[in-house]
Amino acid sequence: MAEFLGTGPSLRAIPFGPGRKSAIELLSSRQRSQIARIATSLQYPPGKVIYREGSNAQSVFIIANGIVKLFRDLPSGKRPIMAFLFADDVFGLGQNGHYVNSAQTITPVTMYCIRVATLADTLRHDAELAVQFLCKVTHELTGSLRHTVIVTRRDALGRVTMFLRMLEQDSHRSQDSTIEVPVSRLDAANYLGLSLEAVSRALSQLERDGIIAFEGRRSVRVLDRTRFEKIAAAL
Amino acid sequence: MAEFLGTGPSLRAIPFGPGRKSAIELLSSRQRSQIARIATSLQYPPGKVIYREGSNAQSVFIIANGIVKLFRDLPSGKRPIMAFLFADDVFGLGQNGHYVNSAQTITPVTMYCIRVATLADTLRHDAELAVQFLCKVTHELTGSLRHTVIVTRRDALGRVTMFLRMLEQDSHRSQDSTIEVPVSRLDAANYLGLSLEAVSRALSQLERDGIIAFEGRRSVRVLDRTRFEKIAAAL
DNA sequence: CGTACCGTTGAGCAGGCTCAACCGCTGTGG
DNA sequence: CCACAGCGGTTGAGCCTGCTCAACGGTACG
Repeated sequence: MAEFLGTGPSLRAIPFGPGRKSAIELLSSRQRSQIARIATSLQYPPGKVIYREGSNAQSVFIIANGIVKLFRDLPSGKRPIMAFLFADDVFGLGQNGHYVNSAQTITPVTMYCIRVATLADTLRHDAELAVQFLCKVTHELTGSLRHTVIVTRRDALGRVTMFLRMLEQDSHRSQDSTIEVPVSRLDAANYLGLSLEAVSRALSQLERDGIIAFEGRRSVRVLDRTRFEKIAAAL
Repeated sequence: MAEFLGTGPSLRAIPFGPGRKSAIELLSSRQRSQIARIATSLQYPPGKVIYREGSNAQSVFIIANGIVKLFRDLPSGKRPIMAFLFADDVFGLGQNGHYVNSAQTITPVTMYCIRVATLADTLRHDAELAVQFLCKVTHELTGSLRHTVIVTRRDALGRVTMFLRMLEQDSHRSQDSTIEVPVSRLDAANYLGLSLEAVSRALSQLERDGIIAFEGRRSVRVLDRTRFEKIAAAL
């Protein structure tokens, strides 16, 4: 049924129990191959809509590679982004048989696709696996709460800084002080609840103040960690 | 171990599958008594802190009755509210052995308290139950996303209107057009990312415009449903 | 009856949005 | 090879709305 992609689908999260400060792989190799058995793999080009808010929720997706955004289309034409999703993230768990928001690729994406009915069936027979999914969804819930904290701030500078910090923390490989910004200014703005211009201005200001330095449009280096953290914490 | 409270702990949510537009009870009576067996019941007065962000996550809670708020304490002294929780809601699922935000009662609250280790153990042996918790947490995730949509709006009027609409939808008993507002203006403001004054002004304006009418400070009647929905949808 | 808390209302300020022009890179076609 | 169009990003000018500070009103409780 499924072609293999690397080592099969995986889920990353911070478990409930103590000891782990960063996300780890949740699934055993047995569980991964079990999911691989009920999944198909998909390849999407950038910018492609995966599903639309309100449509029939037939499948759940696990990202193997690439970036996906979840968003809503509002009557005004605004398009707030609810979350960015990366490798080992799950999305598509709807309610009432319908997706609660739309999903679109940002980069090329390879992912696993599982029929909800099939997944539900599998989970109902494998408590261990169900708990792992529970853990993963809980993790995404805390991510959503963090997002809420960010957009609760009123100042653009603070929101953008927290956003950079979030990207840094989420980037699996903790590098020196270089933060990759894998999304456009517009996407960032829609995620932060700011105008595109406000994001641009905030980044410029951080640069002017010597707190960050650009290394290309999509990569940032933190020069003054102290002030950086101060702004991020300031609200 | 547990004194009985009514029919025992319960969870409400909208299931994954099609057909249900509103939340329903997820647990069978067998599951409810099973949870009751591993839970203790607690009574809290209003305004009492249940746990603090960052402290050891020993227990998970299920509300039987009353209202709880989840919040963060920020360095600035701001105190954004992440969620209001009502009967049949779960909270306290942390990460890494620590709670991710603080919890405090608003009204008198009766709730069930379950050791996380015990709950995890139970779920690992009962796939059916684990799936129900998965469903519940997913439901809370979509609630968090809805919250994000609300605070993404910039206008106070719109945020407050969406807030009222949310309270109306969540209120289990769908009454005429009367919406109970069970929280203070300050709590509402902290939830909406507005100042207390902005909330008050927005409510006043809705009243002045003949869209709503107050029936006491904590109860509102929608007079002009059309305009009400228009404002709520407008962003 | 006084006090305290919650809520409302007012005046002035600041920061983010809108509209709009401009820049730099990329890809395309003559 | 160069001209041009298109897109993402930056910068500027002016407006608007929500925040801050502050005073006042109403209701509950000792």
